[in-house]
Amino acid sequence: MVDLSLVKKYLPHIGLDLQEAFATEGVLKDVAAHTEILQEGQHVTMIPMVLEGLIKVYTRNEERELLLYYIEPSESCVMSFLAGIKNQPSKIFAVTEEPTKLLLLPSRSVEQWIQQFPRLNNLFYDLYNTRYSELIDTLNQLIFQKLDSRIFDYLKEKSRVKSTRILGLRHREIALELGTSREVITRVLKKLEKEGKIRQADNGIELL
Amino acid sequence: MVDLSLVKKYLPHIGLDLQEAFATEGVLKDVAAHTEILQEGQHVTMIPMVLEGLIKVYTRNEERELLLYYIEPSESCVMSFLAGIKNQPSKIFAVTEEPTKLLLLPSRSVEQWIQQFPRLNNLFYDLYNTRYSELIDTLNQLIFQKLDSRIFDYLKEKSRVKSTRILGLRHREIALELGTSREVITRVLKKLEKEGKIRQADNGIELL
DNA sequence: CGCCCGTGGTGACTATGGTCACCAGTTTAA
DNA sequence: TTAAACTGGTGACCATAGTCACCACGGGCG
Repeated sequence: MVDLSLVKKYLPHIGLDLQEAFATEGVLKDVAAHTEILQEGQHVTMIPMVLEGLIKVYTRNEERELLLYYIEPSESCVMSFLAGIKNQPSKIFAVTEEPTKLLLLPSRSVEQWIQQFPRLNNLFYDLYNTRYSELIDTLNQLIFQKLDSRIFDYLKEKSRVKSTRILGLRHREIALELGTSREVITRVLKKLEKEGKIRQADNGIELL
Repeated sequence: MVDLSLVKKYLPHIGLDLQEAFATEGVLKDVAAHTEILQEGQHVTMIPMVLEGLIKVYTRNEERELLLYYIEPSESCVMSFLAGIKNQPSKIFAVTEEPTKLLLLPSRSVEQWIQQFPRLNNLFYDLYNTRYSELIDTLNQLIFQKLDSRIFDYLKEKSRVKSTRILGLRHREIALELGTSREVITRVLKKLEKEGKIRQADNGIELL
């Protein structure tokens, strides 16, 4: 049970009927930064919607990771949705990257609302569309682009979701999220700096 | 307008109400092998369902391609679906790989049926789920696996959708679908042959 | 018949990026 | 305050795969 005005504040675009449904059945949860919220193969009974903050979604293979996309405020996690509805294990990992406020919705209820509120159905299809496109973009980058441009695009996207041109990132972190190694990142960032695309200072990496 | 018994034959699992709707509004179309049915950025008004045959879906960048997945009988093309519903340009290409029998459904009607028949909605979510997983698998392979295993997995998948252990493929074709070059394929197939995983003969490549 | 073309095969070279080893500066914690 | 841990920087080396050049074989066709 959540305060209706809160749902209205964070999700103004979904319509009153859905807002009321979410308020009645949803549960609020504040999650600290860097907390795992979805592990591979996990059983999912609540589908999260992000109200505030940022969630990072990635895949993993042994010690290597690969960033897939971010879940931003007013978005939900389609993989949780699938895992919830179909009762299938998730193939991906999700971690809060900032302190995050979640609205947890019982997957049973969501299943019902989907039938009941065409608008919600549409929201999910939209979200799928977005994720699908992002995955294809990532795929294209992986096979068609060199590391330089992959890293630069990564920095631009990071800058967008964080709303800042100065990114306080460790070379190690970047390496992990792109599935490569630290030395390589150091080298490529040096190169991007020489090309005048970024500047590295003590406070972080600045996009130019 | 399509014969109801035909729809029942090819799509026995979707229920009578949907079968009737499909028969009333759908159009049958036979497409020869190797015909483009979806080009990047195209406007889509009819959503195809595959009744017989096979459709290959891939992405392209300059002269390079990359196979994404196959659409098999009784499946639809989610990207067409999105392009149709959202009126957005497609990011991908689709080509018949075998002579293919399609049932074309007006995207307007599908939009309506989705609200009306929960079962259809479910079918599309299932399909999304499948494609989504396939894309993530492809991504994992691209970043975490060596070419050897990518090619071997490609051959296994090809063998599955074609229901044969002997694949009449040119090295050139494989190279194109995996976004690499012919010489590399020749080399790797030699290696796989030495490892006893495949056999290359005049009639094609045999999986062992 | 001889030519062309598509196919596979191969060696040599290159580029990209991953790995290893090590260093120096800075921050953190005992 | 001193040691440990973490950070970026770098040179050397290696592995993978992409590129280039060329060759041989086997149709198919003029």
